[in-house]
Formats: sequence, structure tokens, C-alpha cells
Amino acid sequence: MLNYLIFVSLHNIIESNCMDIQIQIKMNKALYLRDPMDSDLGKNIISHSILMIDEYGFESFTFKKLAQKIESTEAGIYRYFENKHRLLIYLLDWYWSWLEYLIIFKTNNIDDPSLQLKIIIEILTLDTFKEIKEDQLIDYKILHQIVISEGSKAFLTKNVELDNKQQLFKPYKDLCRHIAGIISEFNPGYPFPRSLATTIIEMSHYQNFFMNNLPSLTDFGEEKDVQAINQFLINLLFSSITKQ
Amino acid sequence: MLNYLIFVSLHNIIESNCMDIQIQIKMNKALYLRDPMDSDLGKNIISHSILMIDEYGFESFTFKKLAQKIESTEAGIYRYFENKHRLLIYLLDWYWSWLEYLIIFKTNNIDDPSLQLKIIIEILTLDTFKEIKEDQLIDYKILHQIVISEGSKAFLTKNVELDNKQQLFKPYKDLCRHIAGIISEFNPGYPFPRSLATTIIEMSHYQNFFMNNLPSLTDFGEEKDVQAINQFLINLLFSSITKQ
DNA sequence: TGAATATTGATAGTAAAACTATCATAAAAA
DNA sequence: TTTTTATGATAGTTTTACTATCAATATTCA
Repeated sequence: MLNYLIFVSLHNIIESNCMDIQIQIKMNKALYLRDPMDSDLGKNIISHSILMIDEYGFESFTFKKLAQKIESTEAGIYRYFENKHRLLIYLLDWYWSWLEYLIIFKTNNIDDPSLQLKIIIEILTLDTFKEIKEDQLIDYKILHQIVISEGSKAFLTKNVELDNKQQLFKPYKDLCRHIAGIISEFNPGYPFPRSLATTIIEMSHYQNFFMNNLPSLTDFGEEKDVQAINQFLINLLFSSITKQ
Repeated sequence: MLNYLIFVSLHNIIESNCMDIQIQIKMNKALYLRDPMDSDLGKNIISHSILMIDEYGFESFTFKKLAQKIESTEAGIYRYFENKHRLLIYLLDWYWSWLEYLIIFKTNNIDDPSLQLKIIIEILTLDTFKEIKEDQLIDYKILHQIVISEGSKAFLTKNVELDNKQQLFKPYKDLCRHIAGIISEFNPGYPFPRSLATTIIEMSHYQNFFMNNLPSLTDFGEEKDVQAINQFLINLLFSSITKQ
């Protein structure tokens, strides 16, 4: 039975039991008042908030509803998270940290940056997720849906500056820097590696959201196939960075 | 004094007095309960909601605050708009309709689709806006800031489907289709014209937001120059659609 | 001109959301 | 065993999001 710690250049992943994809992620302490991973109640908050934000949408999701679902109290949840916005960022940060872990894991020992980028795009669209086993705590497929539908709301607020000072967006930035690094490795002369990285990341979500909700804004409306988004992103990325 | 009606293929622009850029836009009736353009109170709601959403952010903006500012009452505003989400979409739709008008106006008589696309990108980043005169009702520069910071919130809700059925996103879709058409004119073989159009539109906002708020996610952090975003978008677009 | 209609302002009120505070009990740590 | 900590139960406040009612004032139109 494979059971080991991973020591990579990852700041946020502290432990991973790989066979059942049980990952421990070191979260920014500013995100919570009490560490939700330290108790059953906390874990319940995390796992059920993922389900409920997906079900109701972030605006209609409330701590009261969550408390009823997990048979606890509103006040109980407030002991863990200052407000629902912090909880959202917690979930998103978890996702980004986990995704960077996945990327490092899956591109490990691969030297060709172009192949690395292709793998990254596949991971970003979560097309690989058929193979990924469920975590009992975090349903990554649903969490991915939250990232698609609610992700931008983390930073599109008047609090960006303060939240950013508290490093709340670090996992997202880390991922962006990571991808930008590989882009620069592929083509050191390309002048916009970071902007291109955010473009690929954001579009992997927007194209998915549009495909499913406003299909005329995409070219994937009929088939609704994530594979087509993949092709679009590959085309977009490599057109930009391939030297003629 | 120039004063004429414009008859173009624009569904939403019904009247334009060009010398002082006074534009009348036909808005979707589902967006309001009473047409705000028909009264002073309504016009006040529009002009001041733009200022206040920009000042407070959409989440903290309330009809009560707006009522106090324009010295009317909460109930008075509710006579015009069902809720603040509809008001937001009203403002965004106005913007998109106006932008498509601007694009048609500025690319008129230009045959070269590549030049058309360059003009469109310039308009999207609103780099041209130094020259644009203020409307006494709509401050387009501030409205552009709202589109950047709050635009996605129009459709990233559990109401997308219903809102879409009411055609609330039509101006955005019209613009997307318009740009996609020019892309296809430039390169009829390019397989993702619509997705590329939304990518350019969305990135013109995201890169701007990131540049100003989370600069490490872009390559424009030091200079904070919209012109650099322009260059990025031009590069992104033409790399994709230029045949090798 | 006078009556009907529409628009706004003023006021009041409700339900839910977003918290905060307090106290008792149960479980875990010292 | 004592102390600390975590949770549950309950109650309360402020703000948001909205609805309802009525009077005053314009505007329309017959």
C-alpha cells in the first residue's frame, strides 16, 4: 500500500495519501477563526457547504441553511468562519492548492514544456476527472463547478486589496506563476506569460459556464463537450507562444 | 449642427445625436417595471446608481442608499426596478448596446477585417476614451469600471437560465456575434470564432482588473498601462486567427 | 374647467440575512 | 479531578430586500 509524504516545491500541500487521494492542504490561517479540519463539525461545514453552494448558488447560500442541513447552529458555524465570503475563498483556495498539486504530480518527470502545458490544460478543464476517486470530504467535481460559477466572486469585490494583503489569493497566484514559468520555458521571448496563464485558467471556466448556460457565446453549444474546450484552449495557447 | 438619426443594423440604438454623443438606446422591457428614461426620477436612478455601484461595489450598494442620495424613497426606486440585480443588468445592457454602436460607428466604411478587429480591441479596452465626451446622464468611463468589476455577476447566478429566456443578455450576445463574424471574415477556417470573441471581451476586463488589483497575475503590473493590455489582446487574437 | 389618472413622497411594516452574546452541558486535556 | 475547550440552545440586533397604504401633486383628457 502506497502511503507517502510528498516533498515538492509546494507550499500548500503538506500531506498526501496517494492511493485514495486523501490530501491535506495547509490553508492560510487568515481564512478561518478555527481550523475546520480539526473537528467533525468543521469538516461537516466544509463538505456540506460545497454541496449547498453548488445547489443554491453563493448568493442564496446562508449559514442558517447550512446549519440546518448539518444539524448544528448558525452561531456554531460563525465560530469557524467570519462570514460566507471567507468560507468561499477557503474552498477556492483549497481547490487551487489541490490543482497545483495535481499538476505537479502529473507533469512530474516530463521534460517537454509543451507536453506539460497540454497536461495542464487537461487538468484545468477537469476532463481527467473521470479517473479521479472521490474524497469522502471534498467532492472535487462539485468543487470544480463552484470554481466555475462562483470563482470570480472571490476577488471581484471592494475587499480585494485587503484580502490580497492577507494573501488570500496566494494559491491562485502560485498556480498562475507556475504555468507562466512553463510558458516562458517553452518560449522565453513571449512577452505575456502571466496574462496568458490567467487567460487560460479563466477561460477554462468561462467557456465551460457559457457552453452550459449561454451556449451561443461559444462554439461548443451543440455537443457540450469539454473536449472541445480543451481543443480551443490548446489552440489559443500554442498559437500565442509558438515561434514562427 | 449635426443632428441625425442613424439607421444601421443595430437593434438597440434608436437615436443618436452625434455631436454631443447623446444616445437613445432601446432597452429590453423585461428589465424595468417603469421606463427610467421617461422621468426625471428614473434618469436620476440611472445616473446615480452608476456612481454608487462604482463607489460601494454591487454587494454593498442598496436601494436605500441610492434613495437617500437622490432624495427620493426606497419604494420609489422599486417602482422602476424589481431589484438591484435587474438594475445592474440594465446598466450592463446599456453599456453593451452603446459599445456595439460605437464599434459600428468607428468601423464604418472600413473593409479590412484585421483593421476592424484592431479598432474593436481599442474600443473594448476603452483606450480611446480620452476623446469621448461626457454624457450628462451616463458617465461611460465609470460605467466601464462597473462592467469590469461587476459585469460577470450579471450571469454568474442561478437565474441565468430564466434571465436568458427573457433575452436579458442579448446585447452582450449581439456584440459577441458581431465580433465573431469579423473573425470569420478574416479567417473563414478558424474553428472557434465565438469563443475567441468572448475571450477577447472578457480578457479586456479581467486583465484590466488584475492589472489594477492583483498585478502579479498580469505582465502589466509596473506600468499599469491600458496600451499594454491592448498589445496582449492583439497578440492573442491575431496569433489564433492568422493562417500560417 | 373639472374629473379622472398617473406619479411621487411619506410612512409603516414584514421576512430574511448577517451577525453577536450568553449560558449550560458535554467532552477532552492537564 | 479540575480545568479548558467545543458545542448546542436560545435570544437578540442591525441591515437588507421588499410590499402596502395613503396623501399630495401633476398631467391628461373629455
